[in-house]
Amino acid sequence: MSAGESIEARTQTVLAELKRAGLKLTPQRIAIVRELACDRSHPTAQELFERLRPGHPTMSFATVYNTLDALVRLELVSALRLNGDQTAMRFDPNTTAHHHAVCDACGAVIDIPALPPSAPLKKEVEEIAGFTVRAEERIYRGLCGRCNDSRKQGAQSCPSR
Amino acid sequence: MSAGESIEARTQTVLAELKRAGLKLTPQRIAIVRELACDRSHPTAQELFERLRPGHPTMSFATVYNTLDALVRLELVSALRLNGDQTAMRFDPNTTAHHHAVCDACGAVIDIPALPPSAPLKKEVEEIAGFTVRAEERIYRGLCGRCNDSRKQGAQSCPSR
DNA sequence: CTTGCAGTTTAGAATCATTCTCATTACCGT
DNA sequence: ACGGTAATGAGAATGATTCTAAACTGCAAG
Repeated sequence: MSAGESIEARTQTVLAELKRAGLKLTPQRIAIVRELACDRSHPTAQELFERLRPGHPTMSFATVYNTLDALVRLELVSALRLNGDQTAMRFDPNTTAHHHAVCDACGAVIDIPALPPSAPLKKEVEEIAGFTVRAEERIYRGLCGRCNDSRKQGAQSCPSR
Repeated sequence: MSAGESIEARTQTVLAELKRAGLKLTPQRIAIVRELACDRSHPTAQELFERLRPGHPTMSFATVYNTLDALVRLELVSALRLNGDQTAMRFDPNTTAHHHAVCDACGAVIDIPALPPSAPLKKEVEEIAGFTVRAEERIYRGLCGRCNDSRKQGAQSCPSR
């Protein structure tokens, strides 16, 4: 998704892609796509389900998972699973090449645009056992700006999450 | 674990650390430590349990998980969870700084020694929202040497995994 | 060498995330 | 509007992991 795109514009773009792929535009899918369209919080399926329930009391988990699977397969959404105790898959409407920074304190997940691939690094990996690198995933661990500030100022808890 | 250390030597080192941390050296723990000591295959708890069962018919999953948790907490073993459909935690006796390369074809997980931290990269991340980087995890995706070769030669399946 | 007890183990139940099943429903091309 | 086909919903099934409660056992102190 491009930076300044509105939720509605992005929703329509994604729905058009779904249709182009031969998938039916059901009310459930439309709601899921709209909910995730410009969400930068990397929600889990559970979280999306709970947000959608008020407006769609009969929606089932299966539908949420099915739709997210389709979106991931069509590369309209990306999926990531963090290490540690966060075992649930998270979904991200940002489909541009990027990595993730995870805050040790508040758990916030922040997108980090991928830098142009570093040729020396890639080469070094390839020299090990002849491995051919196709893609690279990175997770940076540390403290987000807010938690950094809170820590300096005293014992405030981090507001996000 | 240093490269040339024998299984028995590494086992004794780890057991000494466990004892030093106030944990009792039970036969189960000793078996688990020895099984994992020089294993470079990144096994899951399930896999370790199945390998240990013949020699310890009454060992339970809880014991395997408890022991692995203790080893991870003491930083004598590291844990990693891959993206994709491999949802189970994997355990790695290599406690030196390293990343992982995962073969798209056969699923093999290979350790890649971490390069000295790249200052420019770190800085670039830190400039985004004031994030302070403490650590970085990387997963390289691609084809391992064996699968690369198999692919060139014809339709052989990859022997490992 | 015994003893005691805190730390461990065990088997199975519980939990969490995810996938599956299959009967019912509804999109959408004609 | 109709019908075929795909999607949905409710709940069961699965897989990984954690919890529970009762029985057991390293090991330090006597």
